[in-house]
Amino acid sequence: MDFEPLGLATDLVILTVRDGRLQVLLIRRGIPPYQGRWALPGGFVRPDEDLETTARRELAEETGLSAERIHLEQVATYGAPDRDPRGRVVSVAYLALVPDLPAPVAGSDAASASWVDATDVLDDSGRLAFDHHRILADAVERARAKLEYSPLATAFCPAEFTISELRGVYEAVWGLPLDPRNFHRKVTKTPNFVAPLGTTTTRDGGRPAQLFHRGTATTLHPPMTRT
Amino acid sequence: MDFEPLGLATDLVILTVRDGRLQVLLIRRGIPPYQGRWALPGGFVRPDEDLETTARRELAEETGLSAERIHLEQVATYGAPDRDPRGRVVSVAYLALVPDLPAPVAGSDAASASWVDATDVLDDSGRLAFDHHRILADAVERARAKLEYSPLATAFCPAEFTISELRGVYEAVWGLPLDPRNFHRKVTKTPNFVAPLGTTTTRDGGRPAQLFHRGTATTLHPPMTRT
DNA sequence: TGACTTCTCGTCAAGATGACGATTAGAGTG
DNA sequence: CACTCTAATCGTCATCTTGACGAGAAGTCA
Repeated sequence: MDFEPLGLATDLVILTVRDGRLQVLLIRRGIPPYQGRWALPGGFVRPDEDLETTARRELAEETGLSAERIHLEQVATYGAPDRDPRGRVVSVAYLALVPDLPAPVAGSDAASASWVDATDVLDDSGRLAFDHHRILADAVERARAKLEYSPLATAFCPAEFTISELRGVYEAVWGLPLDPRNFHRKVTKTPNFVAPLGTTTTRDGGRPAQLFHRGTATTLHPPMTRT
Repeated sequence: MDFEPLGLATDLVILTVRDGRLQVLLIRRGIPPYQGRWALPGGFVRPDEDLETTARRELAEETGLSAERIHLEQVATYGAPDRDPRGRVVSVAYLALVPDLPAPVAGSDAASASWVDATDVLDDSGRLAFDHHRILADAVERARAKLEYSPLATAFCPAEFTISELRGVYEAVWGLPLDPRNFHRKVTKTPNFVAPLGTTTTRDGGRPAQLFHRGTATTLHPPMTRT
């Protein structure tokens, strides 16, 4: 079987919540095309390598994290014939959600990598190389939608978190404030969304807050409402 | 730039609702590999052809429909190195929803194509070639989920339809009965889900039913519940 | 001690849901 | 034509969920 010349790559939309804002990991491209421009981290799929394996490898390279526990999901595939000036390159986009990292992007081999406010990038459709603006927009929209009906927000949190830290994730991703009391009610009354640890922390100031970890639920019924 | 040898294909999950059941269009493979087995229709992406263009072309070839009005969306991409014995073939799966066709699969060039009950196929994980069982399962799950929060069900209906025909779509896709009165209330009270035409039909028997067409809504708030 | 912050529980009206009764308007039949 | 059958459509009602917001609890900080 002979095939047309074709490149297969994965691009990663790595999101985190820092300082109450949704941020995305971008790299500055060191080589043409789009040299010097910001882009999503990514790379070519190796022969005999599964797509998700490629994505996890890239994720580990960029974040320095052993990427096993990280939430990673496929978003979509982009294959417009002219999307890469080097030739036909089809890219499978993955969305990764990571907690606020203790070490800021250690071990990255990219020319320079940094966290950037996602909304800033989304507001400027010309900032990113290739069709990465579109990919980012699709991935962020996926994340926003999944917060509604899945416990995905916990993927942004460390293993132990408070209800208000979880609320901060929703507020950052959705970009709107939520009522702390109603949020607390919703989260704690949805079966298996979160599980209490019995311990408390005062790291958020104010009255000590209970610590929770992820529950076993996979979907939220009824969903969290984006109002 | 030189690339590893690699094939790029699209596979189509074409769904319809006939006789109150969710059905999928399958072809019987005329050539190896998996000769004689059932498979999803699909084909290789041509040079300089966009992924969705390929999918629409295949859709038109299989159904004989000018595929412009047909709902078509990308589901996921499958790229396990050993998923095709001919070599590395990455496949982008698309989901197409078509109304109950007047002409049954006219103009198909496949060896033989036919509508098969989706639940039957899903119950037998060895029926389909390649990883097509997995692709079908993912696509059907996507369709089931989207019925909850989008007006997608109208894509299974002709331009004009009654509320009970729409309910039939939900019941077929979800595989469970819905209360006709509550469904009627929900559909007609959700703004812009459907718009009345003012005319009626008796094609469903019983009291004449109002005819509706699609509304302008893109999401359902709150979603339709799968109970 | 007192101010301040945040957590957590409560209340209440409005809206949505699920269960189901009842009526309506046609087709089919003797 | 009356009678039956089917399905569409409207209504009722208890229950659940939401959104808005009051109020107390339990820490830290000066």
